[in-house]
Amino acid sequence: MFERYNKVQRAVLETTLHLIIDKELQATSMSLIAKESGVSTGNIYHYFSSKEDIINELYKAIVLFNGEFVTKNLNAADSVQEQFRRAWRSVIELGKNHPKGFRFIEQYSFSPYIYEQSKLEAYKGGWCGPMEKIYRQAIDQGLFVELEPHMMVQMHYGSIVYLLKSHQQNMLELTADVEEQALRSFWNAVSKEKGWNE
Amino acid sequence: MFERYNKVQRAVLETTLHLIIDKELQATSMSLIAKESGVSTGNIYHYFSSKEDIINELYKAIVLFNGEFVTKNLNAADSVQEQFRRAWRSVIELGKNHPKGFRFIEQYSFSPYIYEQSKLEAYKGGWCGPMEKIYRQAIDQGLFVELEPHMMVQMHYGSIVYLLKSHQQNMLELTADVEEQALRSFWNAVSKEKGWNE
DNA sequence: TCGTATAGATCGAATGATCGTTCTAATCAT
DNA sequence: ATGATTAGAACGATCATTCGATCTATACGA
Repeated sequence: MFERYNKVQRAVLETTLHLIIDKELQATSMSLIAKESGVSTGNIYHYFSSKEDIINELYKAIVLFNGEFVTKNLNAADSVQEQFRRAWRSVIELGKNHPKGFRFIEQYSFSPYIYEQSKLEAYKGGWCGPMEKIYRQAIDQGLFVELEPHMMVQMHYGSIVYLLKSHQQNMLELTADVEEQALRSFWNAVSKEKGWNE
Repeated sequence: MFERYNKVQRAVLETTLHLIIDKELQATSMSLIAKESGVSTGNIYHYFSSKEDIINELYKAIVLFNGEFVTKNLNAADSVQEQFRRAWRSVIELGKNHPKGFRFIEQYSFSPYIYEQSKLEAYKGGWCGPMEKIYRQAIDQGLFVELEPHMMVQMHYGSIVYLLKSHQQNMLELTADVEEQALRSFWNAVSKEKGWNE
């Protein structure tokens, strides 16, 4: 997830991610990051200019990772429905297999702690743009009702976020079956003619 | 929102809510709460045992308020679809008219800062239970597909949360029209026969 | 009615811990 | 030997919390 960083930076970023998700930001002190990562505080400041900088670097790295994770499975030659399925399945897989990064983004994408510039960079590398394009295609092909792609993506992403939250809290088992039913319901929610055409 | 508290407690809770939403928890110090609320730190500790206690009291008060806000418009005599509409419209109205309380709950309902006991009390006074009952009825009447009511409620609530987030960030204007389209899509997502029967 | 006793409410300075950050000295690679 | 890298002690600021003093208001005895 942090391939483009050196060993020290990677240790700091990984440790920070774990601590923030497990203990919240306020309980994640620099001294704790130093102790857990095995990098002294002085050295942390050699590689990062501040605590804010660490968080923002973390944010950008995870968004990039997530964006690649979701888009790498997409193939423009596939049908819209196939792309729709692949894309959302990747998002769900991301939430299941990389829960800390997923929760971090979910938690900080609206936070003032993240610089606007980080969010801007994030949008370019993230998966929202490609996802909206799929919805745009579906509308153009008469498959979806004419709503704002951005709105539909946000709605469906919100559904997934809350399904994953329930899953992580053991309120709901997110089996392949449940996943399939969820995706089907997303499609039906905005399809012009009801039915998952398969 | 804090009618059942005395003047001092109310000032502290209101101030804390505003500060936490505007500046995040870590930037919300006791001294700042004291200054902004006009209550001295010593006196705050006369009414609250700790900072955690304030947050937890805030959590319980807001969940209670939200629960009453949503359920007060429900009428068991109405059709399931009418109840479905009224309930979700109330949730959206809540998010629009009481955004700070709404965001606070959204932010802290999965946080370790909130005691499990607070969450338990919250569930009893919240609107999730009644909402799930509406879905259960819809299933029993053959209107909805047979999915877990909890799952469906979480999905639709997640959609609303993200619509409201977009709305609050001016990425999307949440007009009455858009609201109606969203509710319609929720219904269609899980309805057995497609169509908003009206 | 008046003076005093009592209990709670309120205050803000003081406390010790911890915060993010800096600095200096030691270590390493070349 | 020199410049980059690392370590951890030290710094001032700020944190949540405590504490003794003061204020307020009601109750009581005469």
